[in-house]
Formats: sequence, C-alpha cells, structure tokens
Amino acid sequence: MPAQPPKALKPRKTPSQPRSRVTVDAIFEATIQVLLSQGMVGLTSTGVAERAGVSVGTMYQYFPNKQSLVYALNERFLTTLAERVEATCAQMHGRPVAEAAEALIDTYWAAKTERPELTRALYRSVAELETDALLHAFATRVDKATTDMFCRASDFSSPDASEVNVLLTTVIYGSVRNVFERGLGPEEILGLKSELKAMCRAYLATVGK
Amino acid sequence: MPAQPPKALKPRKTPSQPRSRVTVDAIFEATIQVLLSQGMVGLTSTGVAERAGVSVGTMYQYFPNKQSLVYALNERFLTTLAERVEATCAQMHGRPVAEAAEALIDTYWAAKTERPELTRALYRSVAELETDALLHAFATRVDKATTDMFCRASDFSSPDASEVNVLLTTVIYGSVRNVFERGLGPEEILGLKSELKAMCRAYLATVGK
Amino acid sequence: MPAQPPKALKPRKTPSQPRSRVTVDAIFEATIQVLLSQGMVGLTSTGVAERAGVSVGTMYQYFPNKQSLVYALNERFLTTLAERVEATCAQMHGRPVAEAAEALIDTYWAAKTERPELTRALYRSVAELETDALLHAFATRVDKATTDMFCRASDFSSPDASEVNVLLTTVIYGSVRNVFERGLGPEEILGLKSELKAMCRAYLATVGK
Amino acid sequence: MPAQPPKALKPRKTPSQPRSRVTVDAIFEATIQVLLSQGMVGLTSTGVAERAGVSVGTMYQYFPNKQSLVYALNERFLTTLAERVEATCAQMHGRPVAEAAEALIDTYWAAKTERPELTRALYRSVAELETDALLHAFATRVDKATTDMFCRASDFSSPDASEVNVLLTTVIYGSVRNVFERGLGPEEILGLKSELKAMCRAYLATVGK
DNA sequence: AATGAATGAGTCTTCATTCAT
DNA sequence: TATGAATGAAGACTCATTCAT
Repeated sequence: MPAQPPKALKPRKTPSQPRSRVTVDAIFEATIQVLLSQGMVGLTSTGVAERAGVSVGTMYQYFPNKQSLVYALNERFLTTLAERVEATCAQMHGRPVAEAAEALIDTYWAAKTERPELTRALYRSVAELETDALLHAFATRVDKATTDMFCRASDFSSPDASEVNVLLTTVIYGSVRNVFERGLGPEEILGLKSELKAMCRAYLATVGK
Repeated sequence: MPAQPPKALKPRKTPSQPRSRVTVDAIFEATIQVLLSQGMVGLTSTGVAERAGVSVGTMYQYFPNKQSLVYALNERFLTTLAERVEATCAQMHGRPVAEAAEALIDTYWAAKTERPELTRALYRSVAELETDALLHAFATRVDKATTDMFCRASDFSSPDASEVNVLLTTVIYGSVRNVFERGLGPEEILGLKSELKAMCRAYLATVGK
Repeated sequence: MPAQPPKALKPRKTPSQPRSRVTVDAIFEATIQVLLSQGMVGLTSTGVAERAGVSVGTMYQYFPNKQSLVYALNERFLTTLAERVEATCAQMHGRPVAEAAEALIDTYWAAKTERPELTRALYRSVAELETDALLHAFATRVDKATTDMFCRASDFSSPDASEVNVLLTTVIYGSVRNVFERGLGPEEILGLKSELKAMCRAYLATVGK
Repeated sequence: MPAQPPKALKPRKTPSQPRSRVTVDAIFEATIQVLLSQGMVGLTSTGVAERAGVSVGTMYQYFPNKQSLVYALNERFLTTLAERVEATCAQMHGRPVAEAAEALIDTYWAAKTERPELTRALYRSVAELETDALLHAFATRVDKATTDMFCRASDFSSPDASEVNVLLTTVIYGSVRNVFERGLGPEEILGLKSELKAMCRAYLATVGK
C-alpha cells in the first residue's frame, strides 16, 4: 500500500536487524500511547522519544520527521485492515451477496472497534497529514478485493458491480466513522450494526438479480 | 446550539456596533480563506488577521484564542445546516417516509456540497478541537427534527422511529463524509447519491409498514 | 514633595472641577483595588479603567501613562505620611528625645499598619518605578521635621542631631518595612514595637546628654 | 533553603554534564548583568539568552520561565548569605552578646554591600516574585543560627532569647535595606553602621543580664 | 550508532496607547 | 469631552530538527 508516500514521509530505514525492530516497535507503541493520552496536539517528538525510552536522535534515525511517524502508524493500521478485509473477501468468494456484505460489515466493524480510542485518535490524526495518497491507495486495494467478492457472488450478476461496491463500502465505512463521531453507546452500536445489515440486504434484494 | 462552548473557546464580545460587526465578518471570511489555502496547519493568528485586514490585537478582542475562531466557524456552519435540515423536516411532515428520507439526503448533500473545499476544511478542523460538545448539540438538535419527521410520516408506524432515525442519519451523514474522504468525482457522487436513496427506499419498504 | 516627578510621570491635569475630582478619585480607588487583588503584574490600564467605571480614553486624560498612576498613588500616600509625621514632630517640640522618638515610632507604625495589604502593595509597586526622586523628596522633607524635633528636644544637646536622626529614622523605617517582609503576626509585631522603643530609649540615654 | 519553590519556579533540570554547568553559569551571570543594566523591566528572555551567548531554547531547558531565573538567582544569594551568617554565628558561640550582635552586623552588612548594585537589583526583583516562601525559608534558617548564638552568649541569660533575636535581626536587616533605599553615601553608611552597633550595645546592656 | 544539549524560526498573546466617532 | 475599537510593538515560550561528543 505504501504507494509512494509523499517523499518526506518515508521512514528512513527499514529495520532489519533485531535491535532496530525492537526500537521501532517501541517508538510505535509510544506514539500510540501519547496519541491516546495527549492527542495530536500533545504529540511532540521529544515526548514520543522519551516514552519510547530512546533519544530523539535515535528516533530521527528511523523517522525523518514527526509526520512520518504518524504516517507510518496509519499505514500500519490500514495495511492490517486491508489484509483482514481481503481475507474476508477471499473466504466469501462464491457466497450470496447479502452474506458477503454482512461479512464485510462484521470484519470492518470489528477492526475499527477493537481499540476504539486508538481508532478515534487515528481518525483525527489523519486530518493533519497529507494522507490523501495513503487513503487512496488503501481504498484502491480494498476496493479491488470487495468488488471481486461481489462479482463472484453466487447470486449476483449486476452489470455494474463496481457501482454496487462503491455504494456499499461508502455506506459501511462512513457509518462506522459516524458512529465514532457521535459517540454512541455500545447498545446503540449493536442495534445500528444489525439494522445496517438489514438495510444492505434490502438493497441487494432489489438489485442485479 | 452554542451549548456551552468549552469556556476557553467562547467569543470574547459579541459585536454590537456596526464597526465591530464588519470586523468580525472580515475575520470569519479570512479564516475561511486561510483554512482553504493553507489548512489548519497554516492557520496562524497573524495570517488570519492580515488577511482580514485587521490587527492581531483586534482579532483577539473578539476571539480569545485561535481555536475559538475555528470553533465559531464550525458553530456557524452547523447552525445553518441545522436550520436547513429543520426546514426540510417541517416541509416533509405527513409525507411518505421514503420521500422524507430522500429529501433529507438532498438537503444534507446539498449543504455539504455547495462549497466542497470548505466542507473538507471544516471536517478536518474539527479534529483539532474540543468540539465534542458542539457536535453533540448539533446531533441532538437535528435528531429531534428528523425523528419527528419520520414519526409523522403518512405511511409510517414503526414503534421505534428513533432507531430508524439513528440508522438513516448515521448512514447519510457518514456516507457524505466518506465521499469527501475518498475524493470521488462528480459523476460518481451523483450515482452514489441516487443509489443511496434507493437503498433507503428498499430498507424502509421492509420496515414499520 | 512632587519635587520634579520624572517628566513623563506628571499627571496631565490637576483636577479642579468637581466632576474631574470624582473621576480621579474613582481611578485612584480602582488602582488600589486592582493592586490589592492582582498585584502590580495584574495592573493593566484597561483593568483599572473598567473598575473605575470610566473609559480608557478618559483615564489617559488624567494620567499620561500607567506608571504615572502608580506614581501618583505613592505620592499621595507619602504626602499624607509626611504630613502625619510633621504633625507629630510639631507636637513633640520641646519634649524629651526619648518621648519624641517613641512618638515617631507610633506615628510611622500606625500609618503603615492601618491598611497593611495596601502598604505591602505600595512597597512592591515602588520597586518597578523610577521613584528614587520621589522617595528622596519624601526623605528630605521628613528628615527636616524629625531633625528639627530632635534638635529642640528638652534634654538633647548633641552636636550632631543629624546623625542621630539618620540612625533613628533608618532603624525605624527599616524595621517597619522588615516587619512586612517577614509577615510577622500581630502579637509579635506589638512586642517588636515596644522593644524597638526600648532600644531607642537605651541608645538615646547613652548619647548627647 | 529551596523549601519548595512554587512549583512553576523550579528549575527544569539540574545540570550534570560539564557543558550544561557552563551554560547555566553563563545564564546566571547574564541575568545579573541584565538586571544591573536594565532592571527587572528590561529583563527579557531573549535579552538574557543573548547576553549569555546561548539560544532562548537552551535557556528554557533549564528554567521553565523568566521568573524562575530570578528566583534561582535570589535563592543562590540567599543561600550564600545564610551560610555566611551561620559561619559567623558558629564562630561567635560563647562570646558576649554585644560582640555577637556586632559580628552579625558586620557580616550581614558586608554581604549586602560587596556588590551594592546587585543588592539593589535583587531587592527590587523580589517584589515581582512569589518569593514569600523563599524569604520565609531564609528567615527561618538564619533565625535558628542567630538565636542559637544569642542563647549561648557568655553573658546572656534572657528567658526569651527569641524575642531579642527578632528585634535585633529586624532592626539590622531593615536598616540595611533602608540604607539602599535612601541611597546614602559611603561615609554616612559607615557612621550609621557604627551607631547601629552602639544602639545594639546600649539595648543589650539593659536586657537579660 | 546513540545521545541529548543546543538551536532559533515561528507562534501566540498581551496591553499600553492612540484616535475616529 | 468621553468612548472604546483598533493598533502593533514587544515578549514569552515551544518544539522540530541538528550535530558535536
């Protein structure tokens, strides 16, 4: 997915040696911690380095600037998310569309809900970055997987699977984000999720059969 | 909607004299301009003041700090948005749910799409503010209007209009936001919008009749 | 005593008309209030004007700058103090030195202790002003009165009354100030005062008889 | 003596590395220089840093704000002063009170007179700080030493040495300060000092024998 | 390679003072 | 003469980034 991170945001070296790997992981974890406790505003390079137990200098060895840190963090999570979605899609090949859609909802929902606070923080962090390229790369990659899944659904023969795909993903991704924006309670969330599935089902029943 | 802006964000004085009014408006407009051209990162107090053609000091007479400026801006737009939604809801009283939902989509969509770049900028600006209270106040206000509209729909007798309302609004608001996130083209957007309507129709057809 | 207030500190107009008098008094009172509640740091021209119920503009009509305000305030108090000391001195003409010294202590002490917080505030305010001239003028004026008193004491024939005067006044004024610096309690203060008198008596008994 | 500097005034890091030590000393010296030449008003962070030959940033690594700088400076001088007084007191154990008092006068006087301009500047600087705690700690520490000295004087058996101590120290410290306030000339100062001693002697001769 | 002291450009913010109304 | 909106110089402070050790 890296897909050309705006040059300045590329990590400096890809850690291969075990020591480096540990360092980088510590930095990532520290970034998350600071992000959670202080938000983007409180995310200072010194603060992260301190929390990670390394010196600023060391940190700059791996990340050329502060943004690259957050960028890499988002990249990491988006990559994981993409992989999970792809896995789901692979698994759902040849199944009915409705089921496929529901599975997509479940997977995406779960991924975003596991660490809700982190999800919130990342959603916010994106606003301050030049992440258009990153998000676009993610969208493209995932769209391919989902479109594919819908195309090959057992009961689906829409001439334009892509259109259906755009609708479903927009609605799903958007709804999830809105849930975080509104700060709904756990029960409401569950209800919402099942209604969303119902909605998708209802829609698919009227389309491309 | 003001709903207790976190004290530090409250404007300092409400301009009463005509000279003040002009000044404040200039500041607002300048804020928008800067937000559009430089984003939240480039939004400096000096920058805004300069663009507004006033001195920093003047700006600080009306806004106790930079954030309050953006806060006020969001408040303004959300208030307008709420009013438009309320107007639509009032107009749709007693009409079929499907029509009501479509009208809501049209209104919300239009409001957000008129100045797309500004919408993007505001979406982003929110991430750096303590706007939870503001957003919550907006949600509450608008939810009341929409729930009411759905309750009184001619063909609607759902025991739980509120649940339907949450679903529809989440889906609609979320989808719109996602459209901006993805940077879809105008055509795709139009297609998406009509599909979204179809989806809502399909869903409502299966519910509460 | 004005004795050439450093040009920039001279009040702009001496209020003669009754309206002006009221305004100036209100400003003085406001200055004291602000000084007491916020200290020198919190003493802003806007703050004082507001508290005085006049506009900044009006205030600047009477005081050309912030310092002149504090300067005038100190001048006022020093003048009153000088008058009280002079009165005491006049009254003590021809009395024994010891009694004269004690009377001086009582007068000075009383004057500084009546509004202790204000005294503290003024002591501090002086530090930030170009008040050397003012203080010098005060010292000269008062020294004249006290020296005179000591010279004419019934039992005093020191060849150098001036030297005695310097010692006594230095000790008295200094001690009073130190009392405020240390923040002694009321009882300690009383004890201290009577001991100070005893000390002066003891000293005078060994001198110039 | 640190005695809990009001948290905001505590130095940020205590320099351990030699480079740091040099830096901090340079900053201190620069602070003194600026204080002497421009007074508290002219003491700006940039000014001090410039004079110290370091960047503002460096200065802020050691002192969280401007005040802490002056605070630390006062602390330094008060500590030295306390040490000198203590040394004198230790040395005067078992000697006659009068001698002890004179020694105290000499020591305190010398300490304050060595760099008169600096003394003046520090006296003034205190007015703008939250130094009550600092001064109180100093007073307590020094009072202990002097009281002790008086208690153990060979010819002293006052039931309340503490009261005598308060009087003497108040008179001495206060007089010294007053000398600076009045701007007396060197000759007057010498005369004053010897008279002050005479006064103390006279007083002690009437007490607690 | 790691460290962390030093840098200084860049921001926010205040407040004495002016001046058009 | 009074008002208070506007001014803008001045100053405090932060923090990403560098580089000597």
